[in-house]
Amino acid sequence: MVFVQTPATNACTHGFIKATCNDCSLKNLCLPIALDIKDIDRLDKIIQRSRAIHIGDHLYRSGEQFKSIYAVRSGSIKTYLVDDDGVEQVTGFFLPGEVLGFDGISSETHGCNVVALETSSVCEIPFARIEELSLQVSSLQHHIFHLMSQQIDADNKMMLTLSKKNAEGRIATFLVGLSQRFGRRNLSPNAMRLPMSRMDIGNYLGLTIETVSRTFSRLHKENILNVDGREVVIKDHARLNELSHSH
Amino acid sequence: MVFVQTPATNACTHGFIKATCNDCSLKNLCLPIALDIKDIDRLDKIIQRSRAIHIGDHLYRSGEQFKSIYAVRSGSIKTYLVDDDGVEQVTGFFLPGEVLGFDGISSETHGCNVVALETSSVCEIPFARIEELSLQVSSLQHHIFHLMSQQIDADNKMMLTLSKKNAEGRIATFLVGLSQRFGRRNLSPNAMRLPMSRMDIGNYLGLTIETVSRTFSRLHKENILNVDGREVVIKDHARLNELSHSH
DNA sequence: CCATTCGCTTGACGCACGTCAAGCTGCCTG
DNA sequence: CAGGCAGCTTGACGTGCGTCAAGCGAATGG
Repeated sequence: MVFVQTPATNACTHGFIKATCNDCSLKNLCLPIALDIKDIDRLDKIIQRSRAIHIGDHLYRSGEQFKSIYAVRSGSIKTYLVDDDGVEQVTGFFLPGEVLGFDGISSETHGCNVVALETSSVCEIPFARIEELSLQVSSLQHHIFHLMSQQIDADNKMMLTLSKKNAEGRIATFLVGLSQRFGRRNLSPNAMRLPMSRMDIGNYLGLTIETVSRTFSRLHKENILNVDGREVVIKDHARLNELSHSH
Repeated sequence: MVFVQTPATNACTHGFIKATCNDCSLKNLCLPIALDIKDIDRLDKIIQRSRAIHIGDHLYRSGEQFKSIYAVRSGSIKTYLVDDDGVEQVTGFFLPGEVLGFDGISSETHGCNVVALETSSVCEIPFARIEELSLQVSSLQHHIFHLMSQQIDADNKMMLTLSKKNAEGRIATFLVGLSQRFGRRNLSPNAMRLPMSRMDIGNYLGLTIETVSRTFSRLHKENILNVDGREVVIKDHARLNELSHSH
């Protein structure tokens, strides 16, 4: 995305990071291809170097004033919203190279909560500055539209998953999606360490923790996965893909 | 929205409509408050006067090239996506003054299908022109961000509904939301004619048609609603609100 | 005009997943 | 090292909603 500035490998070493977007190993994921070097430099200037955040730390909370969007540089991030009566819904997981925070532009106030699943670092960009720069750099404006549209598409797909698929289909869809995102970062799409707990997965997918656990166990027994706690190896992508359409 | 041009009352009389955004009875819903008259005129110029569309007509289909976004002027519109294996998911209903079509900016190709639930008319705006004009009119750019963010917020709420609520909670949430949207248009928030079938409601909410029907009947028996086919009267808003949080 | 279809309702039944409960492992702390 | 807790797994059981089926009223069409 627009906002990644530094190789993920040295992102957590200290609070403030000097590297530029141009140096960042994630730039192909999060930088608009169309943006030329001159414009990347202008972008660099408005990015606020953010501190590393630790597991359980909130980037922002529902009700706080909307100010910035964030690109994940390293680690992983969870977004969730809380209903009037305290019911929580995990609305997404964000991995390095992905951008979050597009909720709440409309109300000037964040509608969801954002918390680190592990020690992570992010690039923060004040949205007001993005808007200014977007007026001058059309490819940046287009890129923001692009990112928001991607979020909408992803949310719509999630609605289908929640509305139409059974437990097996939801878990399979979730794993296939994660696998693709790992692949995009040039990590193995087969062997993954899940950054989130069973509880988070269940909450996200509208299932109880027990059903998540049982489904993982079943997929393991059927030799589609190897599961050892948060370590997951996909042994049969074809079968998993089939299952992701079940029910 | 940005694109509404004409009073809903005379929107369906013939194919092309002359009125401007300024004349439109819906402009307070869909025009950015901040946009001044001069800019509204510039906006008017890029809006393509769209023909009325009839029940079952598609505005666009999944796979077609992304070109425009649309504001509903009169009638009502349904969006839905179709999975690889033909499973359909209704992803939203759009009423006069609401804007749709933000899917597919990212892939240049529409990801969902859009169909009229009744005779309707829309304002079509070529997105490329919006992007151009947005570079010059910052309030317009902000407004597009605003609209897309609203869509993301709505989708996230929908995920919570699908993931956490039982049949009664989903139906109640759905009705409360519709009621608010009717109210915003200065229609009665109590007496509504639903533009969509039980089938559409069920598909949208992840329920079967039978469960939708049974739930309506139960709410009727409990004197929370009057239901007669698509005519719904909300008799007890407080109870309906409570129920919208159930499970 | 009858026949057909469509949209909806209602009932009987079964199953997938939630609930409740027990236990296991690994980690933290004193 | 013991004790406690958090995260996860597994089993037994119950239930909300899906499935199947029948029927009804209104719209459509030959």
